[in-house]
Amino acid sequence: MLRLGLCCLFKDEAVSFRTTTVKVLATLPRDRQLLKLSEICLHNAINLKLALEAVQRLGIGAFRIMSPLFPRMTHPEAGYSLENLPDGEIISGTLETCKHFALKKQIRLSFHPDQFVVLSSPHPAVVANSILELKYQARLAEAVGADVINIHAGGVYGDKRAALKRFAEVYNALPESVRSRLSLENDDVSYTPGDLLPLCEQYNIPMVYDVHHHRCNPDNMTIEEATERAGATWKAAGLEQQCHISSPRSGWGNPAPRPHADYIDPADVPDCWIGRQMTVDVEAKAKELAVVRLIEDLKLLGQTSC
DNA sequence: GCATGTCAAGTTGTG
DNA sequence: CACAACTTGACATGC
Repeated sequence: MLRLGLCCLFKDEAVSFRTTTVKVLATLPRDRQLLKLSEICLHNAINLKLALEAVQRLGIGAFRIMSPLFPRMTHPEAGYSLENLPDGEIISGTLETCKHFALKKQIRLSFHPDQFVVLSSPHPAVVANSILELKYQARLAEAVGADVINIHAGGVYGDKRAALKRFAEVYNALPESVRSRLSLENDDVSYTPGDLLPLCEQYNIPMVYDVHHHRCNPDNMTIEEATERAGATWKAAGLEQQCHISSPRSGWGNPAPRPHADYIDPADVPDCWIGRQMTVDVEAKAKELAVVRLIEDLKLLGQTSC
């Protein structure tokens, strides 16, 4: 059975996440900074709980938590930890509540750090910052019970093989809290499933198969092959397989159809996914409305009971 | 009130 | 060579 997942935000539900910028924080003395950050983090923790309740009510089976749940936490100057915040204990307690709720309702949680996390970079400072960010997300993942932190392989720098070698070296040195959750996703410009699978198989890294990216950036593998081989990497890691789906905003023709559409065209869901036990994150601009509609569309086709 | 420009970070491809 | 695209907002500022 397919478990469909929502990514980060809602369109109609009364759930919101706040943020702030370094520029604004820098105008405040440290105690005022921490006060402001505390308010935002508490708001976001409470809204994470609201998000999980909404997800559960709508029959959605997974939720991707936005990376800046605690904004600027790893920034060199503005960074902080929950213990430093006036409401730190309430915030931690709220995360604990989220963890229990997600566990009880079987909502699968994941993180997807943004494009600044690049483990294959030739620049040591970039890699160091990326590791710091991953440790932060791993702490969060631990607190809320998320089993996946999904990233891309990064840049190519003119030599894919060398870049993947750098990735592997950094990967091996990651703390267990990160490594036990880290997954690798094929992207739309550089790394195809065929590029990543040998690495994933060798190092036991689960591969998130994004079928939209594969259609934009194909290799000699079929969708069926990629689904199966990616599935085996999850099985080896002892986790439920995770995939991504999205539909292009303006059809499949040229130029490259990268922007996401509001909803998913059910025809874009590969046949071989139907009835498969796995999580599929729905990347669509209409957010929860798109997930709910896809659940209904697949039910109408008699293809799933998610 | 409402419109607008800005926001930590990396990399690639386009114009 | 500069800039938008990536998950897009949300926010502070200025009218």
